[in-house]
Amino acid sequence: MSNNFYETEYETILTNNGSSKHVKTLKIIQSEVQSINRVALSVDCVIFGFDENKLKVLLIRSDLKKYQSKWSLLGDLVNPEEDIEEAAYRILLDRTGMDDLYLEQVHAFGHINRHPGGRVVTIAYYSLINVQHHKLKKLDNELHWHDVAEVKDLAFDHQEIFETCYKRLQKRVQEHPLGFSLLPNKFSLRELQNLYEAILGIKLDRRNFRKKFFAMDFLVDVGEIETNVPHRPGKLYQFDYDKYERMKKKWSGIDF
Amino acid sequence: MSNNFYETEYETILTNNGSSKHVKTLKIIQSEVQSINRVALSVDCVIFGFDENKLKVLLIRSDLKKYQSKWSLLGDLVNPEEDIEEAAYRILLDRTGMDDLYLEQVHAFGHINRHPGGRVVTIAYYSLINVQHHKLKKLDNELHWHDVAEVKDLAFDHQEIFETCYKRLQKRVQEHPLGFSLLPNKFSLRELQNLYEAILGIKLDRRNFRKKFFAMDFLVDVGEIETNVPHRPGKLYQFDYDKYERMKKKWSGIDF
DNA sequence: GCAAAAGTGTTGGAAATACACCCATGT
DNA sequence: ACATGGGTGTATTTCCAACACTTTTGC
Repeated sequence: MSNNFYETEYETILTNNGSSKHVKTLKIIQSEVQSINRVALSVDCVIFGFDENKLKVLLIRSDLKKYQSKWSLLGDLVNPEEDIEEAAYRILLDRTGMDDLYLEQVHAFGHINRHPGGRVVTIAYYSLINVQHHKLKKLDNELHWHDVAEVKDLAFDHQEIFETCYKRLQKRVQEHPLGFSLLPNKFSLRELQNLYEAILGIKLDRRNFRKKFFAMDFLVDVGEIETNVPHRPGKLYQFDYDKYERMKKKWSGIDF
Repeated sequence: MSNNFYETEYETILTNNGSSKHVKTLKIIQSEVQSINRVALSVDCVIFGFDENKLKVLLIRSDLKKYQSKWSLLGDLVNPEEDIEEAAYRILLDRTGMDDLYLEQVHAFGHINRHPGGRVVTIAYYSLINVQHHKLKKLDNELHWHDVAEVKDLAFDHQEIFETCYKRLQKRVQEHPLGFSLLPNKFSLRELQNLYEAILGIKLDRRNFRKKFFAMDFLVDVGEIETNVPHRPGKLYQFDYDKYERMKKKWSGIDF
């Protein structure tokens, strides 16, 4: 076994002056890398949104006959001259038209037979998009939002990928204020709480929820209230990202 | 743009009875997957150990001339017929002789020029090994333990990979009782505390540390004490994995 | 006026922190 | 005897969970 794909081989070559010497060159790794050991690489994006008090995910029909009755994630092959992350943003842009989002790599999935076309390793990313800010204009392959609670039986191993990303979202949203990118710029506390309840799948105490967010002190009262609600309107807030960046706490503490 | 690598093309073929029909077959994706869009895929392992009250990491010399003066992580190409995780365990076994370890995928790294031999995407894993249980027998490529505090200027992008894995370890060790796999089977509380202090890079209050771990109630007093210490010997404990599995708490709570 | 959700405080318990003294062993 | 780290308890504070009534608006 060699390290970093370099075969420990020496070639004996003759130099101009007639003597011989041993050479190790990069050619060897290049041929190693470029020949047998290669696989197709793709990116799949799990794009979450929030609408009508439900957490949603964007799915699309596969062009693959084998999976034509199933939904699949938004994916594409990574070009040989393209960073993985670049590919993820490209796919997101192609599918949704958005380009200013949080995008996080989650996991690589590489079971041998996960794709019927041959060995394809895929890197999963998730993203959150604001449904209000992005009425879908491209509807190729029946692109549309699905309730996460009803996502099942996806094509390929996409069910597993989706679930891994969903769990990651649930965890991250408790550690970082990601949720705000799913909401309109100005939102009520009720909307915020609905969002957390939808993502985490639990009910929260309204007073404690407010207390917690006000104590964090990242919400700015914009001096406006909801309109067209059939009850007392709530105040609207914005999230103060700058303040968050300055104040965010370091995570510490042993707690199994 | 098509989804899942299927080119929407039809072939018109003649059937036996003379009529023609349109066919979509898997051949198209197979050729797509098997031709241009392929990259080499590797796994790199960041293997942590604990010895002399220091957190250590296993490094090796690269066989690559370009990096012969630098240290690198333990990596190898993934075989086309091999799961990624399988490859990670294979590398771990080849390099360390151990096969019963915690191994966690961390991140895929895929910058275009990260490897001089061409496009190589690598999946990073980390692992924890018990230095007491594994005196290194294979010392190929100068394999040995380095203090994590002194790891710098690794080959390729391995510095970045190492740091990502180290941060992941710091985080995970606060959420899960990983640390125990770095310690001897029987250990004193002082060793346990030293381990946590080494991984997290902080000092902890001894009384509160003890209180916390005893309160968790996963430590079993094995009725033995340390020997050959130049002071009052401490009691030795084992970690009760079964009880942990039964009791482990679900993580919840919003806390930016 | 009534339905519906907004807004608001207190209390009790649990957990985290800070902190100081005596004990057992090897030398 | 002394040096070294083992072992222990308490008081204080902070955080979290539970819980109910009044207010504002649309209809």
